[in-house]
Amino acid sequence: MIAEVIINSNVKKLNRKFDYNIPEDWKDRVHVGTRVLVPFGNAKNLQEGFVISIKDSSNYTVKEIAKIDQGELTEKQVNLAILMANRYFCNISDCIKLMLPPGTTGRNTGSRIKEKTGQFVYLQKNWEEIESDIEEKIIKSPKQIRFLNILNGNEGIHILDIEAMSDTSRVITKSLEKNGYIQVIEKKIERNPFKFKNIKRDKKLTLTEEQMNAFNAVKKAIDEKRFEEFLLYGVTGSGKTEVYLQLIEQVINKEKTAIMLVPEISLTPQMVDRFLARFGDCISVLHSKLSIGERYDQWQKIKEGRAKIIIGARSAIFAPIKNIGLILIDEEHDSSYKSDMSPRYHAKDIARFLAKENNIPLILGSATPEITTFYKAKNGEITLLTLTKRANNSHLPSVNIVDLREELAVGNRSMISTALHKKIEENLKEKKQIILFLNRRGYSTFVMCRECGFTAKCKNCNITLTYHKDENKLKCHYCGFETKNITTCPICKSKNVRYFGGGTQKLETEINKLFPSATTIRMDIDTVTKKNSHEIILNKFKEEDIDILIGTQMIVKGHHFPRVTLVGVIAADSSLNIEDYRANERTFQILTQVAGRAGRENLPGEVIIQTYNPNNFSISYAKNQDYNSFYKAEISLREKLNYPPFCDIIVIGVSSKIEKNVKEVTQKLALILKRQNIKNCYISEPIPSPINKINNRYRWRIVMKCNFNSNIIDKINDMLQYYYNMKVKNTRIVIDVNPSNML
DNA sequence: AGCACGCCGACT
DNA sequence: GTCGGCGTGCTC
Repeated sequence: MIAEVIINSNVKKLNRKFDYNIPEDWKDRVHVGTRVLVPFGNAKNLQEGFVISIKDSSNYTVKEIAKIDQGELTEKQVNLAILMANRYFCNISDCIKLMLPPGTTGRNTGSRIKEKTGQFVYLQKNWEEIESDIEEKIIKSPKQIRFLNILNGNEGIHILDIEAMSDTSRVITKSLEKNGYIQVIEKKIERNPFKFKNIKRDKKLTLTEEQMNAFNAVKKAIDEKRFEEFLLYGVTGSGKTEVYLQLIEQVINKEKTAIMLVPEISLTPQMVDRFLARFGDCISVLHSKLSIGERYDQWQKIKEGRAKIIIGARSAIFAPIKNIGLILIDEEHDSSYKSDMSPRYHAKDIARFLAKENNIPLILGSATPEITTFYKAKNGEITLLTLTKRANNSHLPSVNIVDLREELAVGNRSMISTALHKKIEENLKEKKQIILFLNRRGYSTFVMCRECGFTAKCKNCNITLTYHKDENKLKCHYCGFETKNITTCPICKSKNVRYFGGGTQKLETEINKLFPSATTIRMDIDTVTKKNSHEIILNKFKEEDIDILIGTQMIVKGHHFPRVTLVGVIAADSSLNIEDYRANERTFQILTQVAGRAGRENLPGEVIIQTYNPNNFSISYAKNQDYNSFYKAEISLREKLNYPPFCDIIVIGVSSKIEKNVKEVTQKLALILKRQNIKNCYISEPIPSPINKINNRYRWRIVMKCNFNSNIIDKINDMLQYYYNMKVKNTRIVIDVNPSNML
């Protein structure tokens, strides 16, 4: 018998089957999904692979499977991986990796649980020695010299980064290592553990009529063992979670398993606690902050059927769930369900596929559904379940919009309007808590010379540098480049250097100046890098005597702050001016969610939204949390401009360190696509991306608007084949269908 | 990716 | 001649 094996590699050329003989006595142990080790090419070590089909004979002279390894997949998983590879334009092995606990697949498959490692490069000799070797022509190759020059000053750089920066390949690295100039060290990348607490059990609540109707609709589909997709559209505080909990109970009673996806950021202990309180420890939690060992344990718990409920972020949809009975996606509009790395899958698509395959219902829940989802609900493709009433009868906060143009007109140049200033004062007096939301970190988003107009830009990206006052540095938020702050213009030597576009650091400084007696805490990427600091900050705000929480969007999701009565949105426009068809949708969603943080219990809440565009409908409808009106306005705009849900958007992005190459390659690819005369498909001219250089790579793109179907997939695959045959060095291609970020 | 093969310029 | 650099092509 012959096994068709996919070698575990992300090399495009290896994305195909290789035939291997199955040893006679392993016939019963090798089947579709078996993980095997095989001899491959001239490689010294055995290579890891997966059996994807079995046949009687081969046209090749075959080698034999050397070992059977633990960690097999089911036939269904293999089929899904093959499907995904085609749809998302990646290797089958890239998709298979999602279905195994991370760290158990890869190079040296000797040890069972693997730690995540990376290869980092260091100089082996001191620099003077290397310099003299270059002078004495002991090192001659210009590529090697370039490599060493970059490494000097960048020691500890990742092997792929330095190869990209010096425009060299692995051969150069290897020969420098062999000649003793550099050292490549394998280092661990460690992860933080996640702690469970002892939790008191709670009882289920009585459902309201609306909740009951929703519950019954889904229960019917569960009982009848059929696929049906539901949108549970419920305003903040309408008790969606209680509906989830009771439906999950139904599924568990039938000896089946439920999986609930949540956005990574809201996967906090508080949220998990609620499930622990209802169901005890038959819950498995999967998220990126688990250590490899912990994640492996969770995976094992699921595989052995000990977990009845799986709660996890995007990738949890690939957990080895036995006997699945229900899939829930909470906050279904959240962009974290779309992967921004290859395979660029959307967890919702995978969930739908699994639900259909297993004849079970899929529930999408949100207070601000994705426009595309709501459109399907209106069309009857999805069953709409609505919760209109707030379960605990708490009131919606009162929202006021402040026109910042008027503030400017009366000479108020600070980040805080007169109205917001007054409200902060009042709330401080009454010892109530305040949240100030600003979706921009750092101190100032750009630094400019008033004399000559010079602006500080990243040397690697076409992006202005953000001033970080904490460290007195200018930072690039795209590639991580840092440089010392400037007070003198490097061009005209003027001292008239000014800072524009205030971020959270500046906001904190201003607040401390305006309200010196108030205590503040700031939460953004810069303050939550250490492990668990996210939780620490939020607990501090909840439990300690802190008056004002200042933060970016990470403060928005999944937290209850009972004592917060005032929420201030400093700049509602920041998400509006982005070159993305979802700018309105994102703005409405974030404003509605931020507003939902105010006055959740007995205290009435107030929200102040500051904006330069008070008439923009995504801001004005957010004032009354009027999703229906927002939807109507937005869907007609989408139809007029032909955007999703009326079509799919496919972005073909090409990048290279050499500007000429990107341009030429992108233009050629556009020509290839246009020559295919695809019906009902708009293909844009090849143009530079909105951010046309990141990390020294120039970026061009082609945007296609069409219905993403198997015909288009074939046409794009043809184009990719052409691209691979072009063999333009150092050029990369990314194909993203309905990307969550259009930059 | 990793490895072998083979071309090519530089140098004993 | 021969040695190292480095581009190319193959892996069941």
